[in-house]
Amino acid sequence: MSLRYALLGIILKKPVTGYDVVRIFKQQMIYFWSSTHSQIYTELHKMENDNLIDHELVIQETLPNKKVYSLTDTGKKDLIRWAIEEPLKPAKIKDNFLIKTTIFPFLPIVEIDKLLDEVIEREDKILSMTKKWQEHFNNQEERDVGTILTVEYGIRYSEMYLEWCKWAKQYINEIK
Amino acid sequence: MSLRYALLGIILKKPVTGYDVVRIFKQQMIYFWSSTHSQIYTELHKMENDNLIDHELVIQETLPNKKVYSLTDTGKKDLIRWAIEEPLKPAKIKDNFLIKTTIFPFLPIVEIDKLLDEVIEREDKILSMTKKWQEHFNNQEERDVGTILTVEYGIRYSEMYLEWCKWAKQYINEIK
DNA sequence: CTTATATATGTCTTTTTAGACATATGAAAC
DNA sequence: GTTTCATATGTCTAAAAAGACATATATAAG
Repeated sequence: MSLRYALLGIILKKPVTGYDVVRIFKQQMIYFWSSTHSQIYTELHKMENDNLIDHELVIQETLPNKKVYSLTDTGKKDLIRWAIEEPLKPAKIKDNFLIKTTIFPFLPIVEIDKLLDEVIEREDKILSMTKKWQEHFNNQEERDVGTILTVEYGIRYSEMYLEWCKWAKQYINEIK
Repeated sequence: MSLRYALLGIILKKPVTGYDVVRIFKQQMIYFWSSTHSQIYTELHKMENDNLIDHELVIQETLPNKKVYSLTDTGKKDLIRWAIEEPLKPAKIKDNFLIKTTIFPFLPIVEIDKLLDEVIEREDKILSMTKKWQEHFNNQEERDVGTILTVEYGIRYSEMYLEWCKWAKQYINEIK
């Protein structure tokens, strides 16, 4: 149910197409909410059905037509209500690498190092992409406070993850 | 599908009841995988059906009978195979507080402070519980390396979260 | 005495989610 | 010329998950 409020939050800032919503979501929200384009398109339909958003069809000559979504008054009110009234829930995480970590004592050291190196490489990439995005974002005239906060979160999360990986690697190799 | 390998990892270390699996899961894996007791019981049935685990029924006089699960050879092989061969996937997160963060500019400052304080209180509790568990765990004779690594992860995650919250609070109040 | 917590195990229904399948054009790279 | 990437929007099915409902006893706390 929270996904719809993530999407409302995106559309609130400026009217955008479903395609834009997907793009913005993947760039800015992937650090703290996971979803796919199929779910986002479906959710947009439901939101329109619930009168939280509406769209204006923009006919394009060369490229496919597009729907530009905006919040309705109901949508805006519901978003603010949700943010203030809806109870906070602890984050839900699904991290299959950390499950593997729990059985490290039963794996050959070579495989452990391979897993850790793979994760370090992956997180390094994510971190540098996030930093690039932050830099790009900082060079804009109008900087949205929500984005400043969540991008910083994304960077801190990746940095924590990387530091833990490096600590784990050292720890594993010390105890041999 | 990864849940079953989390559960196999728990049972691998020593034979336990479904009830124990739930308890151990909530204490040790909640930092990186979310699930409920209903899903865990259901998954245990499926795993037994797939011949990854089997159980011995222990009749108790006063308390209800219990099923003590162990890994089969198939289960053990499949767990190790999964850990080494199954591709790593980036963590999936669902954090409804961070969605609220994205629309902070549209909320009254009082509400923002309230939200941040609530999260700080919650994370403080989680962190101190995790630290208590780590301390208790460190006083045991046989310390499992998998647990050492993941508990450390849990602590670092909560610490990162708390530091970000405090930074966010200061940032918000600086820009007024 | 009554309530809460721990032990112990499940089912059922609805919602959410993942991931494959599906289509169509423009532009750029090779 | 052909492949790949970006634009643009969806459907469908199966699996996973959430959360309510369900039962029963022991023990400890108030």
